[in-house]
Amino acid sequence: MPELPEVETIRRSLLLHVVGARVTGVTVRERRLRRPLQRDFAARLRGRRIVELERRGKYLLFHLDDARVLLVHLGMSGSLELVPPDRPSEPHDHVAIALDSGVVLVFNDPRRFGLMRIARSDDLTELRQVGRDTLTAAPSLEEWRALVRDRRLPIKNLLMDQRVLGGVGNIYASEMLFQAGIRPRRRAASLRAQELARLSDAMRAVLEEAVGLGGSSISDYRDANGRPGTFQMRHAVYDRAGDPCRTCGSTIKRVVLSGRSTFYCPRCQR
DNA sequence: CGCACCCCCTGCCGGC
DNA sequence: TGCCGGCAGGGGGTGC
Repeated sequence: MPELPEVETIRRSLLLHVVGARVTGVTVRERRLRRPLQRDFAARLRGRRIVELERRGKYLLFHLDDARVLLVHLGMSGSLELVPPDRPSEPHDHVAIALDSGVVLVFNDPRRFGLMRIARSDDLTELRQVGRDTLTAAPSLEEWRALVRDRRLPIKNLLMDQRVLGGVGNIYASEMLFQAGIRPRRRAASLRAQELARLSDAMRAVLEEAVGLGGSSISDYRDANGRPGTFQMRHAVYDRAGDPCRTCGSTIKRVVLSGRSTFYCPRCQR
């Protein structure tokens, strides 16, 4: 489900109730996530204070007061929600973390592709695979040239490679490439400096607008307070196959790249 | 080594 | 109406 704008929206909606709060109780209902939840997960969390909430790419890092981090990834269908202590649990509520701020933080994930893990802050192996954050540390034009050099893969695949850039997923890769006027299948190394500059601008513009609108609610994405995002209204190409391009009227096309649906306007993108 | 493919899992939707 | 195939915002492993 969530890409960078959705994860950032969730982070912001959590800050007020989570940072500075102490964990008073942990309920684990399902340990089988992307990797099995640690056996001592609840014990490591109970009694800890959350001192900071950070995002890197699509990962959320709940920094604890014992130099450890609760690392959370939402996968395709994961969500975090703040609920009252007396709310009954719902299907796929796998972990509930009660806080002394008076709310319960619930991790729900039907497909269980998500991840929760507690680790020392110097032992976040998952993050070693995550490149620079696309919103807060976007590459300069010069760095872009280095990133695409000798890379023959489609530019869309490069954008979605979390080792290169943290945070871009399937929706926003298509949207950014539309905004930049570049076809998703273009080989990365074939992009000219001017195109890289356009792409760099488009990435920032798309992500900032999406964060401003609270992300994209394609099916059931909500922030931690249950509010949907509205960026899906602005999608120029994603999930619009067969519809007219809002810029030129051409029919939006769908192709499959590395098994993922990819959308573009054959006239606006070259 | 770089890249494409398959798998993990559940839910939903359209077609028959 | 009900079943079935296909598809879904992610990432990791494998094999070419």
